[in-house]
Amino acid sequence: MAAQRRRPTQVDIARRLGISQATVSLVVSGGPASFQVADETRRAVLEAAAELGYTVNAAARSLKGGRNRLLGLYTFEPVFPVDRRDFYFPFLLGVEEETAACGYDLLLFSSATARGDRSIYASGGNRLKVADGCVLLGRHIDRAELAELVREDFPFVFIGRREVPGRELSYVAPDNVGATRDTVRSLAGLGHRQLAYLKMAEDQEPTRDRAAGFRQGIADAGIGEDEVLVHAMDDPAAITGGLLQEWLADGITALLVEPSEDDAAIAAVERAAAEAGIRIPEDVSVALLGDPPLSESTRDWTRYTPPREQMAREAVRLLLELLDDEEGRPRQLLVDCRPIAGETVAGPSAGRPS
Amino acid sequence: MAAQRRRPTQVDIARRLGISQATVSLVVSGGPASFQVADETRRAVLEAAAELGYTVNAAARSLKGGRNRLLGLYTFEPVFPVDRRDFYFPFLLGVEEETAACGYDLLLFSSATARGDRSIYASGGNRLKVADGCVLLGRHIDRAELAELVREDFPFVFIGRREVPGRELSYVAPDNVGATRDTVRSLAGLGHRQLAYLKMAEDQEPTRDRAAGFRQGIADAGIGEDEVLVHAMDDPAAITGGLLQEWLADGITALLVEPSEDDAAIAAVERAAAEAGIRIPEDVSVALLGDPPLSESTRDWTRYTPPREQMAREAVRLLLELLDDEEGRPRQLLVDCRPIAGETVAGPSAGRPS
DNA sequence: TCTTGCACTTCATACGTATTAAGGATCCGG
DNA sequence: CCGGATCCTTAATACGTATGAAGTGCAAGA
Repeated sequence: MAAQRRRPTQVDIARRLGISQATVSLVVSGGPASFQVADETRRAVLEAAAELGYTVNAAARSLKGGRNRLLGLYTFEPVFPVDRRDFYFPFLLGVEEETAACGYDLLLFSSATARGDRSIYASGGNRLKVADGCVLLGRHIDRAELAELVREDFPFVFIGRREVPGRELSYVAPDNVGATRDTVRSLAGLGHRQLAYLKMAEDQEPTRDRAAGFRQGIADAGIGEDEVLVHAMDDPAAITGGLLQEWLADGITALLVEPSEDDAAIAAVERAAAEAGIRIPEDVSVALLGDPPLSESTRDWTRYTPPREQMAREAVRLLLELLDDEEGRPRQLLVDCRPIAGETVAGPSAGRPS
Repeated sequence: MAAQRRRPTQVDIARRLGISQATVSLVVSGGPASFQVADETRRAVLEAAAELGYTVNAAARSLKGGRNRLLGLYTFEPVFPVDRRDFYFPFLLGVEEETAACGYDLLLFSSATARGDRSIYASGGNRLKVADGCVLLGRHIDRAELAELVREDFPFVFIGRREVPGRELSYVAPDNVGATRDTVRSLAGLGHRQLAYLKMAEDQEPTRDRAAGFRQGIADAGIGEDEVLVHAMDDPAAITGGLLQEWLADGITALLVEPSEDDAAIAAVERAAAEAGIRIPEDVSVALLGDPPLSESTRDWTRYTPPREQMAREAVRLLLELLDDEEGRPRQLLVDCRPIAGETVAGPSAGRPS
């Protein structure tokens, strides 16, 4: 059998049956209009379609204005490297499953190119537009590209809260404000009053949200702004044993650490503590403001965890809503995080027999 | 600013500048033809394009040109469940990276649907055809669907050797024949002559290849067919301590175990050995014919491992070759596996002080 | 017989792009 | 003033599909 290079089209089916392309379209498009075609005709069309191996040309369909039944997933940073794997995996899983459950296929936009030219607007145009809409993911987003996406009015939902000046975006995000506030409250409930808060230096939305939660938390607990210490970590190596000792000498009894996708910050704290002979939680309590991969640490950190898989599913659902909404009004969803009581938090005087 | 519902097209740019759509196309398509346009005109077009936020319509472009710059990845079984994750991950990674490196995007066909209706031909047609070509993956393939794919002349490359009667397929596969043969040889080199070979009951190509390698291996070593025992595992639970004891009593000194994507078979052997107080490798040597996830076992098994990530990259490369080949001649590539000398193989008399 | 309605099918067109052959300038040599 | 060459631009068309409008044939009702 010689290879038939060209794929069969509706016209091929129509010609073979001596009917019109329009009728074929009515049948194979399946919709409600399909029932206005005579049973016999419909059967013949379907049979011929199967025989010729016909499949709808997605490009043509979406050109016409219809949908592609393709959803995109774009991440602003590589998802696959091993140290990030456990962090991103639940998102991937959730998006994949929900997309499938809704009858869509998933377009995974190339992430880690060898040349590092990671961009939505790589080859002249917006690659994402092949899909009907897109789920976006990642911490180190390109603001210019995001703004451009918004300007183009392309439907997308971000996982994680993101802002663009003068425009509301759609997102599904963990309630970092509330979770951080609750963490502070719970530390305060144990008697901690002098806190050190290690925040990330980069001023992203999640960082701002945690900062807001922190302020709420200390306000609720009646702790003054002057009793706490806020330290921006630009370089994890700057967290030294000496620094920790200084803090403890100043009366600090608990640390709040904002993690990233890798566990650099946590590793730094752990190392610094070991270096200075400081015990966790006996000498100082440590709570993480999130749930990083923790591949290097075997410790059971006190932390809070967002329901990642569920967030991903919600993102897909929101995106589909968005697509069906003629006006494309943005959707926003905050989800609660689950606190995990680990072994790194204790009362403030645990290590100091009084 | 009100949301502009319709995206700007080449026609919009042309109208604004009072030129024709064709000229705009020449400019924005960028290619060599772009230079036949007067500099001034080109600048004006690019400027207007930027101003209007024009982006090329991927659907229209691919409708015209035939190619989508999309490659598909379809797996015949769910990739994401945790116990399979480590097994499939290198494949995913390799396909993803190579696809990106070649300037394509990756279409990840939905795997685990809630309703379990996992099929290429789910909604009337071949879903894969949205992509220019497809990488296929998975052990439990649907033969009928595969045959149909072949009949439709859809370009694909399988990871793993697959056969369809009367037709050559394209694949990248580990050299299971050679690797199994070498495993047998190396056992024979240690003095093992009476071997038990636990093969999978399902008669898939990889199983047949290992069986062929096994026969080659014992022939090379001058071991008779009657000195070996071939056991088809239909149910891992059937591997009991008693069975192992029987085999040892018969003089068997080494086991070859064919693994699957999960580690059921290996777990079964380990359990049975423990049950009967049989030590590995003192009482019996065990070599695996492959490299399963081994999530439950901490033992360092003697085995061989295919270069999974590399295989995936090769598969993508072969697929692109296939697409560029007008005649679509099948490509086949066998890759060597790397033997891993673990701690589960020793000489035949290790446990019997003579 | 002439409507009227119904069931089914087709016509015609639009979607946005790439491309080819042809069109219109302008200029030069003869 | 013509042939021809060069340079730039455009008209026309095809890609495969979806869809509203229009058409066909037929049976039933007036």
